[in-house]
Amino acid sequence: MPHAAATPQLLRRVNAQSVLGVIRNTDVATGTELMARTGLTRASVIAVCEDLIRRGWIRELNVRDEDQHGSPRKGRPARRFELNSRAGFVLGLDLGAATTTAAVADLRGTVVGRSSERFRAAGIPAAERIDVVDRACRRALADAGARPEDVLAVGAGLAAPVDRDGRVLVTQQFWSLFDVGLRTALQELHGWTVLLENDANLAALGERWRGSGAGVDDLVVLLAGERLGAGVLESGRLLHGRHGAAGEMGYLDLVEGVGSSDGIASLARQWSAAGGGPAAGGEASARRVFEDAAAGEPAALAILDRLSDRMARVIASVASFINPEQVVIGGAVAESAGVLLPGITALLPRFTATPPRVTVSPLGDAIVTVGAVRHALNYVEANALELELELRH
Amino acid sequence: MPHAAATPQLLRRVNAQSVLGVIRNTDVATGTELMARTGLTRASVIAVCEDLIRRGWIRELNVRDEDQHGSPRKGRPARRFELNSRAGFVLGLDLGAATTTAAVADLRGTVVGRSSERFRAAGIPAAERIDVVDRACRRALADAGARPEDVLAVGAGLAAPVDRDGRVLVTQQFWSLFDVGLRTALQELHGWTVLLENDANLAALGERWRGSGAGVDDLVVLLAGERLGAGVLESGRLLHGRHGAAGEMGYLDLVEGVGSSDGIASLARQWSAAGGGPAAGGEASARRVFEDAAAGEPAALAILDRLSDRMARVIASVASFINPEQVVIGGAVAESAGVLLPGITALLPRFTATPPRVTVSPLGDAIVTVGAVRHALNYVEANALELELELRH
DNA sequence: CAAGCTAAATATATTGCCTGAACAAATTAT
DNA sequence: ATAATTTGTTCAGGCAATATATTTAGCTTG
Repeated sequence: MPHAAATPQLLRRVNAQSVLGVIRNTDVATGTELMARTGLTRASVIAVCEDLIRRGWIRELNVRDEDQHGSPRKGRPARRFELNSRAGFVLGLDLGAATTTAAVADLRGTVVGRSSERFRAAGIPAAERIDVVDRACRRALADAGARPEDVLAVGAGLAAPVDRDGRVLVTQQFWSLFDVGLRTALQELHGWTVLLENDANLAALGERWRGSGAGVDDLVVLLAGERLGAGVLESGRLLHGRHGAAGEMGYLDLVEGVGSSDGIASLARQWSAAGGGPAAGGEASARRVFEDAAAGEPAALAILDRLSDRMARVIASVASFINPEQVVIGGAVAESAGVLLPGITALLPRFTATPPRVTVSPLGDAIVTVGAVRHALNYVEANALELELELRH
Repeated sequence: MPHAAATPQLLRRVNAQSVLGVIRNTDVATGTELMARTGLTRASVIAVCEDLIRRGWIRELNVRDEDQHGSPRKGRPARRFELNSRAGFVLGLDLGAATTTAAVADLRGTVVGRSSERFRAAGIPAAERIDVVDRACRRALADAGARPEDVLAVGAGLAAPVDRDGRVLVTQQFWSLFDVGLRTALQELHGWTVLLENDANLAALGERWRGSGAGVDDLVVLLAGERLGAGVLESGRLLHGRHGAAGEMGYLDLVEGVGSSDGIASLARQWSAAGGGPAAGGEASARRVFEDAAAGEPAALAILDRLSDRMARVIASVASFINPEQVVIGGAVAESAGVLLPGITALLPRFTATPPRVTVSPLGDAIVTVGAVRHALNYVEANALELELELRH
């Protein structure tokens, strides 16, 4: 529990991390800038940079490329360092029940390749399932022009509790297959380190990184499509709970005016079907409900009102206990859910003393893969100096 | 955001923290033990110890005191170091609406002095209120035989949201007075650093330290007397939320079978009064209800059943979303609440898929002061090398 | 009781890393 | 061209930790 002891050699590692962190957050950094941002001396900064160049993490720009730099500063031109963003890649996976989506991103997090693969059927054997995931990864890598050896880490999201150590409870018969099975398979096939996480948790990471929750440290993301699930960031850290089930919303069964953890799309379908449906008697798609409401259809509008009331109660219950600064509605349904925001926002103060800002995610159904990329990058950044890069040049 | 850079001199500080941490958790530590626990060389360990002795944090035992040591080991006798637990003290305050309780503890956390002071009336002016708190502190110190100068930090709990920085929202008219007013007063009078926290949060710290949640990293403590409030430890860290309102239970208004955040004592009173009361028609005290139930009184037993059902729902709602390993019922009512445990435990699986262990706190109404002491000690331990000790020898 | 054994403390040399200052280099301004 | 300016490079110095050898303190034993 007490602080770990440290040796002089450890300083270099800490300082290298520090410099690398600054360079990562900067487009191009000069030695002088690095001195200012890290507090180190020039000599130390340069020594660290040389080291990072040797290891392949950063790159020195040609002195002569400063033409477009705009500011013709005087004095000796600075050496300029930038992240070698192609030194490696990460994979972000969204392991759905029916589909796997893989995204390849470089070290800056720019997505450079994608691929989606559907499972043939629901009950296919584990080996086939793993094979489909592997194919999605390979195709995404091919799309990015990257080799499997270039993958430094794989983040993967699934719709089940995942504990802090990235393990899926064995009681989750279906999903635990993805844990041991998939992890070891990808490890053995490609040598990849696979980091599992709950999909809503990854959505929260993604939303804070590239979504409407940019920079918000106390953020809740509700994956709200079929089944409600929450990813909770408190003080910038993901909540897991003892067995990774933090953010599960089974308690909604007990909440008045809610009664289940059904999501927006699911409810829209149920309710439009129950009401006889606007056009046919069949089960209208969730999207159709929102379209009809936009067209002024009264039955659809009534459903939106019910959805707003329900979501307000859901958000209020979370906001009351967690007190986030912001709650984001995410998932494929997020875009449609925008119309619910005024209603939700208006109702919130009725249900909680601490109403948060409520937004919808701009990330669409990429929210989990974006978060998975972030999760993998977090790992890579934390372990940069332990990871060996496969340099191709 | 990136790691801060470090210089060689900083190593000494880190290693001193490390050694001090080990000594704190050990009764008496020898150089060899410290080497094993910290990974440092003997020379380094000894150098750090000399430094810590000079600063007053630790003390070397006389070589000749090893008589009772039991194991007459061979070889050169080891130098033995122990925490100088009387090098300073901390104060733990429970700032109630009607009463202030102060506890004085040494650096090991052993409580060596206590005092309680009641406020003359509810609406007394701020200055008088602060004066009463100050008197409680002085008397507790006198009780401990400690001087105000020896106080290294003051932890203080109050029944309002307190954010991560120990600030009370100004919208809390009553309690915000304790923030600026009390903090600056104690700072100016005695030079004390006052660390405010929510009382339920401190209860959680206290319970994990000295209660039934010893060592549990995912722990929820419910202060359950008059009004329910939760302190949540997730992965060993307290949850605060954006404005410190994490753990507030206003959402219970919306939970079926609960409907309010009234606590056990409050409900026992309400329900026994409504039922005509077992003996008189008046408002029976909460304690009386539990006594009557123990005597087999049917009306009282019915009330306990209702309480069990209600608490099961409350605990289930928290357990569902936070997934703690354990939930502790704390506060003055905890002892009585023991009889509710079987009922609660039996009902839990009906309301949540992830039922936690449920216990009652053994700390009684000292739970907040114990937590406040722990909170203050956390600060002292984190800042040990920055704090100057007032050495009296 | 002296010699021997053992575990721990101390002393000394060495290494790693950062700093600071002096010096060199590469530009722009005069 | 020369000065001014900014940055890069080199090297001695300091600090902290390690490694190794030596000394010390108590116990054991012949």
